[in-house]
Amino acid sequence: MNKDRPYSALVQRLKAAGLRPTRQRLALAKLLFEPQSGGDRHITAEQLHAEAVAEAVRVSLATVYNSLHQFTGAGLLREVVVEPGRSYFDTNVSDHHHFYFEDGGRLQDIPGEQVHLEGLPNPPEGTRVARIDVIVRLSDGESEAS
Amino acid sequence: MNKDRPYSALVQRLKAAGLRPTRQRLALAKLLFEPQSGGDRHITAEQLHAEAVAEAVRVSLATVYNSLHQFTGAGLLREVVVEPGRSYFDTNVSDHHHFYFEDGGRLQDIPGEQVHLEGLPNPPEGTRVARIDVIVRLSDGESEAS
DNA sequence: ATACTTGCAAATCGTTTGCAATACC
DNA sequence: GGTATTGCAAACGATTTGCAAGTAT
Repeated sequence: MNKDRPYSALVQRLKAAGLRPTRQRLALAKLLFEPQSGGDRHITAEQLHAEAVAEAVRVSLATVYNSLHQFTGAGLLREVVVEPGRSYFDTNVSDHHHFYFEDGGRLQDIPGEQVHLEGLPNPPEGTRVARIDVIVRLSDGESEAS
Repeated sequence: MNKDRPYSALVQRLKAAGLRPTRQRLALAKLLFEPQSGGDRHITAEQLHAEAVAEAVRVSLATVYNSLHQFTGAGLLREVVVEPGRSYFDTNVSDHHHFYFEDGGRLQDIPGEQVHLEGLPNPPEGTRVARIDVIVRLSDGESEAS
């Protein structure tokens, strides 16, 4: 139907990633990378699917999973594992860390530059550091005054 | 039958945790806390079940799951999430971090004392830090000479 | 035209649960 | 004896897959 919206930037992004800009990938990319709410997103496949459906985008859950993995493989997303049995996808692919609100299961970015890790042993022979994840798990309750 | 093996230490440990020292819990505790290989363990439910079966211990997988969670609730184990859809249980419950070998899915402890984290923002209002997980993900390949 | 994508429904994986039989104190 | 625990098999939720139908280049 109407494919005249200014999807050009997203089209380029997908093409650059080696992915055909199909209707569903474009719609998902729009939800992910150009959210009305601005900023970065931490979302599960089910959540993204629900959003798509809510916006009358016809996409199957299977395609949402496929797309999320393709985007991740292309470096457009970063998968974050904090809970057994549930994967989050983060639109922020830069070096950074996370707060994880255990009650509610929400994630919040911690900019990578401001955090410094010291004293880590060198990676064992024959391996290299692919990535370092720091997850600060938060629970309800006041932090005690020291 | 023969319940005369020196399980006393384990029996005490279970009792102290408020858990009845049943045959299956004792056998699992022995595999977890007194491994022939010494040292701490990072194991999945399936792996532990396989070990038990291999040692002719009759335990159902469901009981292994139950026991692992009970042990975790009692502070005898620590659950580590590094991969979607798979939980590891760590017999080291002290403050420490992990190397994760992406190929092979093995975990290795990094003592907590030697690692220092600086620059973390304060936890948001009304929350407290329950725990901080640092996961150093390793992949095959030489670390580049700088 | 042709290879890549999609959707559906079935399959899979790890994990949990219901409930009768069983083991501990 | 009475309650906690176990085992089995069915139920589960998240994710994946097979394959025919649809779509991008």
